[in-house]
Amino acid sequence: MLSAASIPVLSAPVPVSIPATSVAKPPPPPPNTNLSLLHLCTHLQEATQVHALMVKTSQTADPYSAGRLAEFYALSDRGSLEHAEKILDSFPHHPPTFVCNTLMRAYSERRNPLLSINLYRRMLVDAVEADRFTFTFTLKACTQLCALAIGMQIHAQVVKHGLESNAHIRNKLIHLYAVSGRIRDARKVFDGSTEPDVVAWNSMLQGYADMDDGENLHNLFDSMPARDVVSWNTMIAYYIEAGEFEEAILMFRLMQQSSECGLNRVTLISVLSAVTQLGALGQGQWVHAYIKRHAIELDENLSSALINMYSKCGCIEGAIYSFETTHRRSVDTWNAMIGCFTANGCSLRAIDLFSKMEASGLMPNKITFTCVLNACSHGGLVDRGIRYFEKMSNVYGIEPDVGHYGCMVDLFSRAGLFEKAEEIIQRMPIEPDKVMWKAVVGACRVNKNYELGEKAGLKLIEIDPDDNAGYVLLSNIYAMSNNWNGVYRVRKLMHDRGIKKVPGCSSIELDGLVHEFIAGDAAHARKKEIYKMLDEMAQKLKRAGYEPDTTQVLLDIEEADVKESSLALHSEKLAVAYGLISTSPGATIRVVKNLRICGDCHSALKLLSQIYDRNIIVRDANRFHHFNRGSCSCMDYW
DNA sequence: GACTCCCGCT
Repeated sequence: MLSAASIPVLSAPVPVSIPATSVAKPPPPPPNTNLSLLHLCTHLQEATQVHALMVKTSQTADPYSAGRLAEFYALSDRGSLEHAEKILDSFPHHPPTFVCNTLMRAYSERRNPLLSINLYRRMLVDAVEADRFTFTFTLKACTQLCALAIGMQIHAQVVKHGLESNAHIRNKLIHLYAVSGRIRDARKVFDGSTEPDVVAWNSMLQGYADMDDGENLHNLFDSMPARDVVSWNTMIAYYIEAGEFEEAILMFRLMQQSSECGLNRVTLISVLSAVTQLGALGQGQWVHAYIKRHAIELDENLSSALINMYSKCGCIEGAIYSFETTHRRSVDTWNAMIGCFTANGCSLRAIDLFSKMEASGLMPNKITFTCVLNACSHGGLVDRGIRYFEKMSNVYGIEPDVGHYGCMVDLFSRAGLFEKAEEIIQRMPIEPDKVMWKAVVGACRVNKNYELGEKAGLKLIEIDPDDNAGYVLLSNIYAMSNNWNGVYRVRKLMHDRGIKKVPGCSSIELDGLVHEFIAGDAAHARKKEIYKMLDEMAQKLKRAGYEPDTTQVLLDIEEADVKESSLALHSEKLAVAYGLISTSPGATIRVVKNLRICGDCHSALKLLSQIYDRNIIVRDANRFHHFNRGSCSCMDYW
């Protein structure tokens, strides 16, 4: 629709002023009214009117004007790729280079690099002169396609045109070689440049980071004459990718101390990701405070990262606050918040928020339903789960994927409805994955269905023989049914195949430092106090009527011999003991465990939350347990 | 007349 103000302008073109007198030297090009009008257009229809005007005056035959028009159509948010292509087609024999370049750029931006390459081919056929922009755009397309062979041909063309020293082209070549795993070729281009700019350095950094070559990465980073925000972000992302989250945060600290450059949204999102995986709430809150202090607007990405951080730190209030202070909410924002309620055991709130999302008119996606269905299975809401599963395809036209079927299998298995679970597995059109079998084994263990548990455990090992989880779970099933022969067979199988059980590890963050404990750990500087505290805990637990659940020890393949004493030294208990001696009375204790919490620790922590009057929040591999006044938010349903 | 490098996850 045209706005009222713009109608008279368009219907009565402003006269073009033409110099009254002719001069000896060629006159400068007249200011082009139509082209200026183009950029005032707020809608596509307005632009097509200007376009029509230009056709009428044959202006579109002029390469420059056609170029600007193509640029507007192809790249502005008011444009249309189809219209831009029509401009290209209006030059059937020899389209202007600029028009070709602009379209290639647009194709790349819209993630359609194949069209870029095709257009470049057409330029070759039509003998359209390529320039430095042509090569940057085609190289970008090659990079997106990982088309190394074509990229090398273009590299040859670049040399032929004498454009090897062009910074943009050179950087694109480095990037292409780096992401194609040809780091030595990337280095050759890099070393061949007289004065590589920071983008060239960064592209090399990225190459080494992708190759997981920490040594060269560090050498390069240290020898950089100047580092910008991208350089630092690349290093931080490298550590996150490598799972070295503390190093990532350390890098972030160094970045701030160096004051070489400021940080940006990418930095914040990366750091939040590291903090999230560590479960280090204090550092996450620091990032949030930074965002507020610098009045950085929460866009949908940053807010999702923030909500996710609070969620994974078990801090529901923080997540809600972040959600509510986000002005532009996307599906991801809603998903993050619904997922937070789900993971923290607030199934009904998750479902309630989903209803609000529906009411807001936003379309839920696959992930939304994964979160909602998960809420139903964790909350034991079988009927609702079935309803949402049906609604997903019937109302929203979303085909269930393996994850959704997994939620349903989980939903039925947890509720002990194993026939229903098996029915789904048999009838679904996708092969069951290992997540699904893990859910089945877990539920079989809780509901003591040893027969199906064994079958599922064997499936698990068959699907992924390298994953230790299958062996551990199967052995647990055997141990619970007193099938010691089975336990022995699994243990031998693990040994023969060189599979190692991942040791349980719990961490707790205090004053910006993350302390890690493994079972029976004696490495901590304050180990004497910690063990004294453990003794006290054990005594108080006993007085409160707690009985160590030694069946849990039998399940633990590698520690079957030490029984009761080994239970008392489980990593989560150590972390809690350290939390108790290091924080003030009443303070919440937050622990992150890499595996699922053990059943004995679960009962012990319930009592301890009462004995010491503390909120104890444990994030395990699957979900959260908020222990408070003797009970847990999971309602023992996990 | 314009362009290149970094994030996010079930």
